[in-house]
Amino acid sequence: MDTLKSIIVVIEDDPQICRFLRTSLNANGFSLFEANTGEQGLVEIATRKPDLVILDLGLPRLDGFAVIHKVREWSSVPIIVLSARSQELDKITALDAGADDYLTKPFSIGELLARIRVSIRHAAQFKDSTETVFCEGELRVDLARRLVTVGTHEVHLTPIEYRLLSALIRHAGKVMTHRQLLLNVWGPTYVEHDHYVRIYMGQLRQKLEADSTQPRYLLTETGVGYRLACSEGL
Amino acid sequence: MDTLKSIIVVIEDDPQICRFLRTSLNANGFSLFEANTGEQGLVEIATRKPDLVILDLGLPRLDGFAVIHKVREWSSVPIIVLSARSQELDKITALDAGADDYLTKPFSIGELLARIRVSIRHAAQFKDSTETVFCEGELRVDLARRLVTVGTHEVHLTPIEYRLLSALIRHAGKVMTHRQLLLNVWGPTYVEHDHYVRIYMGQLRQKLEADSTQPRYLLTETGVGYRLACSEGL
DNA sequence: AATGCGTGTAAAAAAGCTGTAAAAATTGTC
DNA sequence: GACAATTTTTACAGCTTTTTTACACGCATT
Repeated sequence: MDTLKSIIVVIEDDPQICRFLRTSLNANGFSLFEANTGEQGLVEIATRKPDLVILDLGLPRLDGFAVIHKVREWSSVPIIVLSARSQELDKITALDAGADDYLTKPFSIGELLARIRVSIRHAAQFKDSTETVFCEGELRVDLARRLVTVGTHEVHLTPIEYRLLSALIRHAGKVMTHRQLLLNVWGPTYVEHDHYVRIYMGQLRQKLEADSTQPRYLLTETGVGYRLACSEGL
Repeated sequence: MDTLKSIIVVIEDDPQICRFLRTSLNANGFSLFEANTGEQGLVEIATRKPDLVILDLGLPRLDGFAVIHKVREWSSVPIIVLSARSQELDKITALDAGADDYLTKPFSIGELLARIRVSIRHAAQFKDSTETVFCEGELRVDLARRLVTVGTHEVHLTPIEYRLLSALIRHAGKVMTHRQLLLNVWGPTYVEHDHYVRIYMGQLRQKLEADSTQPRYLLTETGVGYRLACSEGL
């Protein structure tokens, strides 16, 4: 996913600005998904798992501040706010609610692109803060290349399997609750579906463990969640 | 914990803005260190290890862009750029060089503070979680990883066993009454079931103590409750 | 010595959680 | 529009944990 284009969700109701962003950002190698309302925006963020969100503060119905709060309940995706309002209070409120940057219309596309790069740089730093390659026993996961190997054998993972494994690696050694995993992998509307985690954990074990009935990497913490074994830092 | 003040290095040659920042930021609980040139700024950053840097782009001698590049060779401390220049190219150059934000003078102090909070929030996310390991004799509990070891041996605890031990650790050295423990572990509807505490305390002793009939860690305070031994000074 | 109280063990029954398989629905691709 | 891959739904067997139940111990008081 890192070698591919960065994915951006744009939440904006003004069709003119939408068109402007679409052409500018596509020309600069981003994949865009658009939403015209706050609700739709939340759905897009949950399903597309974007690398960045561009949010207009002046939305009908569910307003921009509410969107920021909702997203921050489960995701740390960078959010850049666009607004016609240049009042100090709007800026402060949005930034303190969890937005990462705030641009006042009219803005220049060059500056927007530069600020997008800053935000994505931040997120990347957080991602591979540990390292881009996770190793534990025979298991090796190259997060930059999206490559998983057991011993010398390369293993193919489906998108969800890979996201699940990534989430565990980001918290290697720590227990992740079912809820945390569901939020991270499936999004906030799935927090009830504990079964999914079990099913996919089983599939990961089939693919990664020598003996899936006696796992060495993907450990169950009954009643709590799962943990990826991590010999470092004991 | 955020009990300590955040440290900010300000690199700025205009004495008027210096004074303005000094009063505003001190009033908001930051420790300030000032530098009037780029070289001096680099020294301050290296020695003070600040949580944030505020940098004026229009410096004499070593200019702002050069400072950003130099700092980014070895540090990822957040840098907020101030500038009288509002040209798009300056912004883009500074941001792409590694700055985290860019404000054009004149700026409002409220917005600056909000953007400082954003940057420090980012940096905090990057830092690893706090020291959360309880140690006493052979017993070791890593609260962040939910990992319990006795000597070299890892011990598996059920959810309730772990919650009980956590509650005792949070009050290490002090007596906790049956009532307190029941409230903490089982919730307010279970306050009558004194028995549960005894049963689970017994199970914890079986798992953690060398001789469960003569406990070293999980001590009974007859008629009152239980206490976790704690040799460290309070 | 017997009683009552607080305490510690053990082992059942009940409740809840986990792992697997496989069918049905969905998605993406040509 | 058909095909392959993947995700979601469904069902069930097996296991772990919690709760319930029963009983033994020590110790101070009667």
